Amino acid sequence: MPRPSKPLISRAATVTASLEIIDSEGLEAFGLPRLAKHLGVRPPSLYHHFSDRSEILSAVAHEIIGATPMPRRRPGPDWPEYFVTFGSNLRRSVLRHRNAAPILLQHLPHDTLTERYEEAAAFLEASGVPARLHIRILLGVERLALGAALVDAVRRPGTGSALSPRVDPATRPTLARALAENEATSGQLFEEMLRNFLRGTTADEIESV
Amino acid sequence: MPRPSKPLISRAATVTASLEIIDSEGLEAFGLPRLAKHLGVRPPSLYHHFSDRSEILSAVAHEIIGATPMPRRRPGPDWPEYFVTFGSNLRRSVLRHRNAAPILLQHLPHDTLTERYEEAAAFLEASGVPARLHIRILLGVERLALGAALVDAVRRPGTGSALSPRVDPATRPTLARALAENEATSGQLFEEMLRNFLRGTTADEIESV
DNA sequence: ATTATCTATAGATCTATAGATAATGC
DNA sequence: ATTATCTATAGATCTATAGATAATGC
Repeated sequence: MPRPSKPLISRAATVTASLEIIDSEGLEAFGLPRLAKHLGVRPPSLYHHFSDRSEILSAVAHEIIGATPMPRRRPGPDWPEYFVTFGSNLRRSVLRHRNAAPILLQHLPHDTLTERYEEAAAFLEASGVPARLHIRILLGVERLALGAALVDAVRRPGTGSALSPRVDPATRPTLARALAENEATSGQLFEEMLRNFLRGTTADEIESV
Repeated sequence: MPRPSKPLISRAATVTASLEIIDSEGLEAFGLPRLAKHLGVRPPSLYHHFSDRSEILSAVAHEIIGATPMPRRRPGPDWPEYFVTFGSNLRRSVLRHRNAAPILLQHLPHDTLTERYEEAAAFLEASGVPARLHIRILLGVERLALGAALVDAVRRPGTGSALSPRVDPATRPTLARALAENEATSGQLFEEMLRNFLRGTTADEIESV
């Protein structure tokens, strides 16, 4: 059937199918033949919608980051909570597709992130946070969120606990003790880390202003 | 020449050669045939030293992280500087081989990291930092360092400046202003971010103790 | 005329194994 | 006997292009 009445392929369906493969079978399983099969078409047909393989991967990365909701919150003195929410949302978006983490690194969608940072910067301004802190806050939250997400993504299992791959108390006694001391899940730790970072970043100003 | 007098291949030489290829030609260029050529041998000979391709990549990841020096510093009240150094060293190790970032994600050498965390945890204990903060500090520094390194690794060029891929002042006015406000290099920002994180993490304790 | 699929296929490439061979070291 | 290379090769696999074909929409 050379041209179907209704198109069989769309960009959105291709991205969804790619993520389904990567989520359930791993990044190694991804390839054009595999993807085409999942869509019920032949591999060359994909080239009608994407110029090459890497364009598909970029669209996938774009989709993962683009699914991050922005916080709905009014500017004001409790502005740090906006960033706790933002960071957590970003982290969660990445972790939702943990097998895709390396793709995200190679095709980090700067435009999508930049769009969000513009909104966040405007929020900071409206909250009266000093301009010299803006970049520090934006980049700090980004790095904590992506760092936490990528590291968590890679420590495979869905254990809520913080450092997953069993630490041997015989050879790492101090670290094992530190882990035993901790009761928070890695999500809770992450929020706390964000709050602490924000508190430390504004510590000088708050006293001096 | 079926067996040479002196072995042509060693694990260390293989890892070095791999990094040379990845650093200068990119991750895509890496492969067993390419690697073998660089070492002056035939591809199958590599299987005498590694069980498969993925074992080579693990060794590469191990080498990158393993090259991170631990701070030489005595425990004491200025213990946060130990972690500023540690974080910076870790970040620098990763950035030294930025093209290898995706490998690092897929083959993160937990053992090598764990070894270092054990030492750092002992340092915290010796400095009298409360045990419940240990995991928060270790994981926070790890995530900031890896997050910063991976994100920087991916924002290609060696510009010292913070957010590289040109932000358009027309469409992102607030963000552009925030960037203009900033004079620090991403290395400097990173150290500051670490200090602020550590300050925020200990803020409660310092008053209460 | 354009669009969205298909078939066929070039061509590259890669991972891994089997089995031969000669140097080494006990 | 063991070690470290080689040659030869199976076999899979993948990306991308060329050209045919039929449905669509102007």
